[in-house]
Amino acid sequence: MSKLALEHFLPYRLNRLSSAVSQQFRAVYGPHHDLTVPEWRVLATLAQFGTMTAKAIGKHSSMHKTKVSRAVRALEERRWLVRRENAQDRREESLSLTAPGLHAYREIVPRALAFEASILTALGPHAEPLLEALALMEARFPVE
Amino acid sequence: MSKLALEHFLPYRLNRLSSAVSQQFRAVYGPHHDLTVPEWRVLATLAQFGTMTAKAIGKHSSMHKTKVSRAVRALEERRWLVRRENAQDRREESLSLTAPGLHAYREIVPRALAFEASILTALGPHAEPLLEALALMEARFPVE
DNA sequence: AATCGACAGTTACCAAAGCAACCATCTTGA
DNA sequence: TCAAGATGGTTGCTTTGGTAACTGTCGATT
Repeated sequence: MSKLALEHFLPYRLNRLSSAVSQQFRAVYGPHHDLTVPEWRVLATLAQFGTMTAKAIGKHSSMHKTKVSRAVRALEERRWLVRRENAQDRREESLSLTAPGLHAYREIVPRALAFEASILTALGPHAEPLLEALALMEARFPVE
Repeated sequence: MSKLALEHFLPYRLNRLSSAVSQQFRAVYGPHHDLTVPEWRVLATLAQFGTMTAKAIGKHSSMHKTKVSRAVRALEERRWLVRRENAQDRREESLSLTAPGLHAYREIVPRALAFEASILTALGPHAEPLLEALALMEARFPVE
């Protein structure tokens, strides 16, 4: 009879690790402790690309449109983001960060990068192979 | 100004990969397509160790006691698991799989192992380094 | 043996996420 | 030009997960 040890089972380990890392990462938000992961993703995507639509944000950050919609609203209520109707196509709206939104982003980014760097340096020589393996697995499991 | 590209950001990538893998893994349950991840973990843990308590299951599978409680009830309603009151300590109950539970487990395991193997062989020479890096990160992010 | 704190497990309540239905607008083609 | 389908985005419903409060039992101290 074939044997399966849960603690060595890859899907389980990935899942566990991913939640532990996300959990720890919340501390990185610092003063903005009540930010959610979807909100962080929208913030990061808009900071990265400037003005864009909700659809594009969802595509880039692998989030379902309802998740994006709710995160956008939350950031809007925080005044970190504004919507502007697109005159060419009034179904979509152009989203962009406000000054306070960009400010918060600039506060978070160095801490986020430091967090990531602390993991990678702890991995030492294993870091590079890990990243390569990640890339391979990402290719194998594309966003559905 | 420091730059952060979400698609290269480690916590994001781990999160994304973990859900994609879990997503695909659901196909492995085969005929038991409506099994949830917590239920699968309870099943696998009980098959691995035989009779044990809910507390012990939670510890081994990194699940909160409420999650375990609900998964146990679901498996019980499926008749895959029975509870037996522990006479020595009536606070806890001894849980164990029934014959149908074990049968389902034996159906799933080979498929689960094949799924894992398909990932690892696709990684080729990157598999071993990945597993090492995973172990390092698990040590760095222990179960809280 | 009575009480108090610890502990196993359940339940109630609330936040988060997915699905599907929906609204408004655009595009296509007869 | 207008009907039909596609598209961007929102909302409602349901499922899932976590927190905290609760129940029942145990162990220890008195």
